[in-house]
Amino acid sequence: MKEDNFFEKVYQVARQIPYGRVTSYGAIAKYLGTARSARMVGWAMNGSGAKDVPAHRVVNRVGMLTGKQHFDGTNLMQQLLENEGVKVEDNQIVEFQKHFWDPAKELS
DNA sequence: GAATTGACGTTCT
DNA sequence: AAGAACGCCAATT
Repeated sequence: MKEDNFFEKVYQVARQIPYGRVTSYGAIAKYLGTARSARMVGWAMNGSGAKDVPAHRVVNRVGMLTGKQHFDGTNLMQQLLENEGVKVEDNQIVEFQKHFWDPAKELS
């Protein structure tokens, strides 16, 4: 049980993201105490495909679907978000702050 | 083995 | 205030 790796932590938090909610890499990184390592969060998501991590709920601080390119399709990520009630326009989440889900706050 | 890139964000100028 | 540079750590080339 030593999977306290940064990657595992990211997966844990990402899985706890509620339905119709979204979060940013920096938020997770900050929650883990490594706000500056936000890149690692994205890199960790690389293995999200092998995990049950809804990476489509994770976007950058602006709410832009920067990682949509890594999904199977090009509009898959956007489709998933819209399917949850999150409106997306121009690869950017509408009212991102409204759908924003901060683990440090919600999870405390 | 070394250099570069990468789902980002912060900090300095 | 706006823009540019840096830092993080791992993986890929």
